[in-house]
Amino acid sequence: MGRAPCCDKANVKRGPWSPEEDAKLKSYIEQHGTGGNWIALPQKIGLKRCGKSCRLRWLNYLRPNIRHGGFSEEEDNIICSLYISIGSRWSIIAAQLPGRTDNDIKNYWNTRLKKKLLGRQRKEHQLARKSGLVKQDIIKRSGGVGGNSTNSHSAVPATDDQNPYWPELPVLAAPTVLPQQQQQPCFNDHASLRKLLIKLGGRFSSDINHNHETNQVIQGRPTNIQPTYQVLDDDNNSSYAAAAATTQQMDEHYSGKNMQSLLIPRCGIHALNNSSPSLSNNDVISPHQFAQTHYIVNTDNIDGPGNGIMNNMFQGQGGDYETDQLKEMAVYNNNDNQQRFDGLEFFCGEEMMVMNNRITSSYGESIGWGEMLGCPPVASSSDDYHDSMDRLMPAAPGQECGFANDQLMSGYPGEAL
DNA sequence: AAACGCAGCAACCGCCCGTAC
DNA sequence: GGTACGGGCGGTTGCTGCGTT
Repeated sequence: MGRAPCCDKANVKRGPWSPEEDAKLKSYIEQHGTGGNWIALPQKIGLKRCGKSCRLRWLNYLRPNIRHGGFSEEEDNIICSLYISIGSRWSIIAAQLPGRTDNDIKNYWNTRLKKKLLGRQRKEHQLARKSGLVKQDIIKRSGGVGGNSTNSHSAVPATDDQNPYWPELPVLAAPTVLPQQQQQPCFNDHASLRKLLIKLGGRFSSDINHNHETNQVIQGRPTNIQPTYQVLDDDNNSSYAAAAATTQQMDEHYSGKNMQSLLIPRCGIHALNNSSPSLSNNDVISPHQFAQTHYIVNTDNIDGPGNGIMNNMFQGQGGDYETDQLKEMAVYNNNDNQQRFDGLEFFCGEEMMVMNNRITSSYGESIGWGEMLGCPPVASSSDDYHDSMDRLMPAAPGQECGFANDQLMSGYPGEAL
């Protein structure tokens, strides 16, 4: 049984809105609100429009403080970062950009930003190709780390003849990939674009491929890639650079401390401005604040200071993205533990499948960014959320949950405490 | 000047989810 | 518990304007 249509399509006007219609709708909503029923609204005000159309018009154009066009570089960065983190969740991305609508961002992404990034990737490839040739030569001369012929996961750069734009796409081993990943690389879908974004900066460079060829994978995490966190403890001014720290080390470091801070996995959130936030323990970070927060940066990892994974993010793309703007986040919660994640809950979001072989577990499972960087998967419920965090921060002996102690993790959005 | 192609964007479509009954 | 409904959202379409041939 199909659904009844929301309106009589034969009797509603479609297409562009006239100024008169706009005026009618705007003045009514400003005076009376929507009344909680968009479907009934057009009849009330004598508009021959579908309720959904009215809603869209209001949300995207008529409501106050809407901005159109003129996206700044910072906004670009935020959009890219969030796209990496959560994919095409435009409404959530829009929530981080005051005055922007999801539709606007979506259009902007599809028409401009995507192309901008593709061009950037092309540039990067040209550079990488040059340096790659040099490295290959060096490896050959030194005896190398063994050929890739035995490693079916290896990223084998194609030649420009085969794929002038995307020659670095890794060749995936059939048994380890999901069906959609077995398809030929195609960059007209979000998943592929996210992979591209990851590749643009978050990719594990050929350096890593060569230098860590023998890396072990322990408990589903590649050991060469440690989650790193910047954590503010209850002193509120001492940060712990957790470069290359294991989650266990983190637990040990903070065991017994009255943690006021909330760990947010580094999932590509970008600092918006350079002014330090003057957040106190009483502060609750809102989406708006979030978007304007200067996040503490720690781009170190096991490869050495400044050589972290995230350091690669957006790096080398003509210098448009400054590594010192890359983010490590410590978001304070307030004293009564009423953490608010308005619009932030997605950071426990969707796992990001990474094509690179470095991120394949010993079980043949692909490991997402979430796991690599300590970002738990989608939390569609409180239980999922805690499960996710448990995975991120495994429980220490005697602990019910390694991450979610009372101070830290009591705040699944909307969860009663 | 006309035809064509492309980019940008507003609006629509259809699915999913939450909720009221 | 099942169903209907409205809201929200992501994906897609189609119109318009501009640049190129």
